[in-house]
Amino acid sequence: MQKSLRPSTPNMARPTTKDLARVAGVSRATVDRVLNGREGVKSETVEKVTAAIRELGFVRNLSAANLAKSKSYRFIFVLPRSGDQFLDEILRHIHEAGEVFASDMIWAEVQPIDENDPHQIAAFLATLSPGDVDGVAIMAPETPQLRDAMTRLGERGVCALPFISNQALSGDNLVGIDNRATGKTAATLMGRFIHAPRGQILVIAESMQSRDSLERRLGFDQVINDSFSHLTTLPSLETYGSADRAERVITAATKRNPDIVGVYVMSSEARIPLEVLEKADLPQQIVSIAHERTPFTEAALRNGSIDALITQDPGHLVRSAIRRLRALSDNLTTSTSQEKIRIEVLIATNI
Amino acid sequence: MQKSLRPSTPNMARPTTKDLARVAGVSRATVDRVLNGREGVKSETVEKVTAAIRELGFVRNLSAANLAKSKSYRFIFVLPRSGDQFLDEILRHIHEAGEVFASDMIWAEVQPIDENDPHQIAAFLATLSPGDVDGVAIMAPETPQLRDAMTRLGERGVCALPFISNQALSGDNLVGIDNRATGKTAATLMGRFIHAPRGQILVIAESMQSRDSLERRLGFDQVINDSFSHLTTLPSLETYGSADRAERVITAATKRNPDIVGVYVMSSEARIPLEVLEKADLPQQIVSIAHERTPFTEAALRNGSIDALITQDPGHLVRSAIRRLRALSDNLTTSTSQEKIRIEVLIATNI
DNA sequence: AAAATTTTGATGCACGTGCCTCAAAATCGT
DNA sequence: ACGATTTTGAGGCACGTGCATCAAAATTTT
Repeated sequence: MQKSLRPSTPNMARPTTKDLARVAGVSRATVDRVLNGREGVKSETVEKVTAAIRELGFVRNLSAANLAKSKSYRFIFVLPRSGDQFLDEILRHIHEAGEVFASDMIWAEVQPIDENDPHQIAAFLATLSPGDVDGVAIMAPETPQLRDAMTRLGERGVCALPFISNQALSGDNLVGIDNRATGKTAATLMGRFIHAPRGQILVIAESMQSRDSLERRLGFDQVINDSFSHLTTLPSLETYGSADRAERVITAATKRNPDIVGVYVMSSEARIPLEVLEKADLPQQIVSIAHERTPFTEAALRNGSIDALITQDPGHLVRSAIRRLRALSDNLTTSTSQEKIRIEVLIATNI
Repeated sequence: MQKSLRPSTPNMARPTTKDLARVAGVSRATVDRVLNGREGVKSETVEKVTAAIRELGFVRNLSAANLAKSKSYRFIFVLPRSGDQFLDEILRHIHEAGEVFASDMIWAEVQPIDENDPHQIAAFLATLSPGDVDGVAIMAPETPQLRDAMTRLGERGVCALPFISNQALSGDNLVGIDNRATGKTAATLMGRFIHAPRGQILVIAESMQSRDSLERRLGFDQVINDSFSHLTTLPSLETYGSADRAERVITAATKRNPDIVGVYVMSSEARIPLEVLEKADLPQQIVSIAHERTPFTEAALRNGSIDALITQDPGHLVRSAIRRLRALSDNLTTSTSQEKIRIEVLIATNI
């Protein structure tokens, strides 16, 4: 006969610093000194306390600690001004998250900056001190100035996190997708979606200055060359966010290359290039892949003018950044880094 | 000249219940009565307090509240015993998350159950009371008994969340992916990856009893029929988790249908069917799509025996469930429901 | 051994909210 | 206007931790 299932031990009280003091045979004051790394404690005593911590499985009660310190987290998202639809979504989610996290004493604000003025960004970061701000998420191209400013921020005790864009230095810290893998995914889908025996692929970016674009392009080319050698990729076209320029370079490219069978729009704002392509009379069978979910790309996916969309979820990005900043702020270096942002592949049938 | 950028107001103190009392012109006791919905307060007074709440933008400090109540959250994951690789991952992440969330006074435990014994599950759920447990995440097939047990749990004040599997009743509450959309995605990829002018697709499931499989199949067929009419789908083969049975039904099906160009393995444990298929001598060009990332499927993706993998991230699932349970537990019905679990598409180039 | 120094203990307040009690005040019914 | 009832106020303790102060004890230096 089977043993009946029961929930295990009823709510066993969690050990407190008081328990630690008792078990370690020291006073609460000493426990406090050890826990908060204050000096003036014999290493022998420190060992007694840490032993007690291990024995009891003590974990500091963050609620109580934050309450005692009347700590509240203040995070700033440093974002470009340019109002593309993807950024609008990010903004919306920051404000939304601000409300949700309010009861956890977390404030999230936005600081718009001119993303192409590294000096301005660095100047802004220089004004921040631990008293004002606990963490910053920065979406801006990586420049020496910015890198320095971020390092100095960290030294002053304000944690900084690269957000969505660029920033190779921070490596694992980036809140955003792996752009190399993103490019590879785009290429694989492109290669497998195209049934033509051979042809050329148009690649359009806002600017190849940004590391994102470079890495996507790198991954994209690698897969196309390795696995789909019947296809060739054309040099990247840069729009610089201008509709006029987009029209010029794209129509020129389509005229020059009659065998285009695929288009890859790498920039997060796909509207301009796609509208231009719409006007150019390309063969219907062309496969097109773009990035980020916006009202425009969603509609394009529905009506078939985009075949696949590779996206990162804006809400997830924002919440993840906030949680990461909080963890950094608390020195919880632990596995919170697990929170990897994943690429989503959207096609007409699963939007 | 541009105005220099500065962080806005320095840390303004958040309003407390004391401030509320002052502004509303009542005592802290009355504020407390209103905030916690205790009765015996004139509606006129309630209005005064809520007005003050709005005016000050008061948000209850959850840390302080939980501390005062010495509240800690205890969540139980009710999971099938069967040790497939996907479940192992889930287990691992639950234990990991348990450590990460410990400082937030959140405990996560696992209760293994026999997923095919609804009576046992219901009996277990019946033993749970709000004193013991704050929330339960349940991964089990939907049955009338289970549905009733969950409803009764909710009435007793323990929140219950369907996890990964089944449970249509709860609708939006499910922590897991949309299986209909999943099937559609699989079909779209299958249809576009297959270059053959026509052919048949083998569909393999563990059991078509489960709602997951049914919904995936539904979505899959819909897209194949609508958009890829040159392909036909074969009736679902059921393995019931048995290698022997899998071998029998699959080899029979492959003999009967010489024109197989694709295989869709719907079950979360893809190893058995794929090993069987390996032995059957099918044409190389066959496109195969499976689910969930496990050591086996990952290797298969790498060596090319799987072309695409549709997955849900186990760590994300677990953390999301915990956060949702906490929100439910706190009656924060707000937009935390935003936390949708997204489908990931894995291909050899982005694992 | 005395003095100087380091290490520890005892104690108390603070954080913001929940929850309790008891009395005072306001409102109601007759 | 009286008692009965409802509504409100005042006050205080608790939760677990951070932080401060001051004295006592232990250890080192002279």
